[in-house]
Amino acid sequence: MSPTKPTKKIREFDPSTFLATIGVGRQTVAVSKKQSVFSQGDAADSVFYIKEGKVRLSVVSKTGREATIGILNEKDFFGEGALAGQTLRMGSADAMTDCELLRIDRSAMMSALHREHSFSDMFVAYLLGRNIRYEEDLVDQLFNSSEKRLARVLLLLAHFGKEGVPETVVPKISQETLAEMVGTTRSRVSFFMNRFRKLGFIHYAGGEAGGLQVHSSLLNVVLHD
Amino acid sequence: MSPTKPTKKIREFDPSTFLATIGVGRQTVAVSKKQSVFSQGDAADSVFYIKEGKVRLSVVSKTGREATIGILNEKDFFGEGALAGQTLRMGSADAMTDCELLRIDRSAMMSALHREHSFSDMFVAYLLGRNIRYEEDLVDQLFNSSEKRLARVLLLLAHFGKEGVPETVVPKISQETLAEMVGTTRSRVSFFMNRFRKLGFIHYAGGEAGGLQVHSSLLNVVLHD
DNA sequence: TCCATAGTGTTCACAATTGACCACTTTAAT
DNA sequence: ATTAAAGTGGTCAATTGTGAACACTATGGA
Repeated sequence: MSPTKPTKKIREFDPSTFLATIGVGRQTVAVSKKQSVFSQGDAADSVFYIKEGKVRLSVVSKTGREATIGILNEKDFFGEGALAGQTLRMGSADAMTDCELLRIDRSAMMSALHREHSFSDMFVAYLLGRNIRYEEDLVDQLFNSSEKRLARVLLLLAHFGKEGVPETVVPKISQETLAEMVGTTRSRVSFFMNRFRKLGFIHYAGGEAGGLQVHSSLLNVVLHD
Repeated sequence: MSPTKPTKKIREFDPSTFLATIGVGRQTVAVSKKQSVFSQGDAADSVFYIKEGKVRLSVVSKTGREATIGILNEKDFFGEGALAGQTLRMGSADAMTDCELLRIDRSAMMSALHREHSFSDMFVAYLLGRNIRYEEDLVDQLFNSSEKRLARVLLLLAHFGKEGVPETVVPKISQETLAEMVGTTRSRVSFFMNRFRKLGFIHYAGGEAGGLQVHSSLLNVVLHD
């Protein structure tokens, strides 16, 4: 999978302040739900910053299998590969909700990082945070069975701040997507979801807006053996 | 695994230049082969930079299983979690060869990043590169079977610059370590290694210095189905 | 040199995972 | 409101992976 935890405390201040100082080479883009921001193989010449909304990053393998690498939220950057010499997008980015994005040209980003000390500091902090998340995802993938990994992404998707309080998971995530995030098959997800439900760890909320309630403390049991 | 590719072209210039400008709070440390640099759970108050040698990063799970997260070389940084607010080491670092490291206090690193524009630029580039590698490792883990993952780490360990030329793998890496990197069991590694050998993809070089020759172009076949 | 230790090759029973398929239920669009 | 498309729950055979065991081979020290 590899989920990506909701925004953390690492960045205390709003990067928008600094992004505002980027004059040329930046533009606000509105992308509506389910639309694509960029696709694997596209030319990579800019970085994106999420002002609002959720974006899903995925990769398609040579054999056509798809994997969700992460789900990003407000204040996250993506497509940063472009800054590191990548000329093509190595994955796709799709809007999971209506989004307001900031598209920043590579050169504009580079010079902003140069000019603005604090922006650069912030970006370093951001990248460090991302590194840590990737590392965690990797470790999760190496150590845990698919059942545990599923439990983990469900917990990450639910905000799980408050202990013991049932939280609602993001609007309607399909088992297919969950399977891609966990790195397993949909039938397996279906199987585990039902197990979790029977055990009372999760609860299918009425089909309208929400979707799924996660009983954090209960589901946590799955994680810790 | 997740191996870590030999240093790439991303950083064209030597960070040592900048590191030299860090006065206080930095010290050179010599660590001999198989010695520990830090262990999981230690207090994290510094970053390391590898002037010379190879370092293995690993994590131990709650159930005692060990995984190798990466193998780092000259010019790599590690322990950067300390810069992102981590107070404890989330993994262990061990010297695979005799190493010469630079140990930099968190505060010294922070202020150096502040002061030295170009150092900060370089560090951003470094982190971006690392992100990409993690992402690749994750995708690899998500998509490929253990046989392919093994083939991949062997290719990464061999320098595989020149096409078709048999390359020598790092000095004597044990199947146990390979298993940890690939995220499987040693018996499985043994099995695949023999298969690769029978197929002529790898060759056990005389036991002295080297260890293993990898025929890149041949082994590549495994990767591409 | 001789032995303890680390590393290897192999096997085996058992558990987990895949991929494919089918019937059924929502959801979204016309 | 009706249909097409998307999502779910479930089964099942075949594959892949696990963990533990055992004999055997290097290696590096006393």
